Amino acid sequence: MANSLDTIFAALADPTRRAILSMLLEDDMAVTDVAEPFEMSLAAISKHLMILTRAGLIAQEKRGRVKWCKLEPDAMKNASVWMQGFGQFEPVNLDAFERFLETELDTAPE
Amino acid sequence: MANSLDTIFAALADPTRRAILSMLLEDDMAVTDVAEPFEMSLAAISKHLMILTRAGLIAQEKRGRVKWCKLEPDAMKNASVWMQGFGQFEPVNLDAFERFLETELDTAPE
DNA sequence: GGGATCGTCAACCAAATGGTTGAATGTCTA
DNA sequence: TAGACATTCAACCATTTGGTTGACGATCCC
Repeated sequence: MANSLDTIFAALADPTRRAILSMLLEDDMAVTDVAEPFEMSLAAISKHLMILTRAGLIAQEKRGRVKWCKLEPDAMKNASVWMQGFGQFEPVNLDAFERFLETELDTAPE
Repeated sequence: MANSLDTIFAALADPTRRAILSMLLEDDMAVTDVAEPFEMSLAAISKHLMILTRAGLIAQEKRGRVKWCKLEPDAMKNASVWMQGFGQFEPVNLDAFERFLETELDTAPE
């Protein structure tokens, strides 16, 4: 199944893929543009995007020769709900989120 | 770092480990008792528990010859907060989850 | 002390993961 | 039509992962 916890958590376990998701939070992007900040091949990024797609975390739509990547945030809901079962983590603590987003982006390639 | 998103999400990506966490939601357990319902060796479960421990999701304490495993739900907070940044998941609005919370979780962890 | 129990360690294995490179496919544009 | 561009495919490689088995160090109890 596309949105199984297995595939979602596995997809989220990689820092490159989490960085990609954060980038897509800003705007939809073409594959080449997603790959630009990373120091790895386009093929590697293409694979990461496939994993994110199979997990349902993003959707890809081809327009002409450009394939656009777009966040599918709802796919995280299953995983989020599962985790909520272990404690009531405050929903949307923006300060904390921004701190983590920054540390995540710091570890992403410069 | 113990609570890095890498190690937490990777730990959560395995169904055996998620099942272990759910079991520990009920009560603290000895390693042998954790292993009992699974059709794999004790050594395999021991490895899973080590991965959960390194992720900070559980704590293990040895008393005599018995090693007790105990849930550390706070470790999930980082991951939960990170995910919240991608959408306002409101699990308390989900009826099924509310029922789950009422029956399984009387108190919210700090 | 000696045997049962609890749990880990060490060595091993198959499969999955994350990366590479080079060729291939499809599409836009001069 | 010929390139140039966007993306994936295929083959390959090293490392990690998830499992096994058997030996081992503690610990409890008779």
